[in-house]
Amino acid sequence: MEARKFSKKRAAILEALRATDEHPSAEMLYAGLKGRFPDLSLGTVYRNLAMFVADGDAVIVGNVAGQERYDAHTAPHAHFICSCCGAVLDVCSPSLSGLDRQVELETGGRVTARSLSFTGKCARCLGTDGRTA
Amino acid sequence: MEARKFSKKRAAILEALRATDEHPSAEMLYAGLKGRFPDLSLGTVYRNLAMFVADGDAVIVGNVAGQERYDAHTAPHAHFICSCCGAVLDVCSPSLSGLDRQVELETGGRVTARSLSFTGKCARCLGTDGRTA
DNA sequence: CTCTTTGCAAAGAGTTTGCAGGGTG
DNA sequence: CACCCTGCAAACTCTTTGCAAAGAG
Repeated sequence: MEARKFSKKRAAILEALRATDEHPSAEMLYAGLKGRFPDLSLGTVYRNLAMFVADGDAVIVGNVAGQERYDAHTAPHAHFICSCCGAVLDVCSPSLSGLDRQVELETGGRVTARSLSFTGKCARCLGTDGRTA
Repeated sequence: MEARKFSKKRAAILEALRATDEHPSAEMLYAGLKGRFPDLSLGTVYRNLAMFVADGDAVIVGNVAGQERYDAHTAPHAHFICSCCGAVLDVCSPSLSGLDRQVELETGGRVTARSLSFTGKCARCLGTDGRTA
C-alpha cells in the first residue's frame, strides 16, 4: 500500500511497546519515550501505533478508562483488566480459536479475531484494599 | 445510594434497550426515541444509561467504531462484532465463568466480570461483499 | 415542598488530521 | 531529489457536566 520508510521514532515506539508487558496506551508510550525524544509528538505515537496495527505488528487490547491499550504480543491470548488501577495483565488463555467455527455456524458470519478479557481486581489492589473484594 | 424517582423518559429508554437486540449505542437509542420524545436530550440518554449500568440493569458490551454499545441482556454471553457494518450479535457462549478460577489462580486477582467477543464479518456483509471474506 | 430528572449548551478527554519542514533512501 | 515522517495545533467525536426549570412523591 504505502511505502514505509525507516524512522528512528517509529522504531523506538515499537521497541518500547515490545519491551513492556503493561499493554500501554498511546500516552503511556509517549510519556516513556519523551525522555529520549524530547521533541516527540503525541500525534506521532498515535500515527505509528495505527501503522503497527495495520501492519499486524500490534493489536489493540481494549479500551481501559477511556484509553486504547496496545500490545505488540499479537499471538492470541486473554487479558485481565484491573478495574481498580487499570492494569492489564496477560492471561494464558484456553484455546479460543476452536470456538470460531462454532460462532460462525451460529451467526453465519466469518470470525477473524477474538478477544477474551476478564475484569476484576488485581493482586496488588486486593492487597491494598482487600476488604472490598 | 441515590433515591431513584420514576421518569417517563428513563422508562422509555430502558424499554427501548430491552426491546432491541442490536446492542445500541447512546445515539442509536436517542435517534430511536426522538420521535416519541421530541424534547429528549442526548445527555439524558447518557445519564440514564450510566444509571442502568450502575444499577445492573444494563451492561456495556464494548466499544464499536468509537461508540459504547449497551445491552439490557445482563446474563453473561458472548458477542459477535461485525467489523464491516458494526453490527453486534449475541452468541450462545460456552460457560466462561468456569475460567474465572483459573484466571484468579494465574493472576492472583479476583475476577468480577468477563467478556468474550468475536470480530469478523457478519452473514449479511459476507453476502454483500463475499469476495473479501 | 423537597429532591430527582431534564434540556441545553459548554466543557472535557482521547484521537485524528492538515500543513510546512526535516529525515530517509 | 522524491517521498515519507514529524511537530504543532486545530479539528473532531463521543461523553460528561453545570445550571435553572420541570416532574415525581
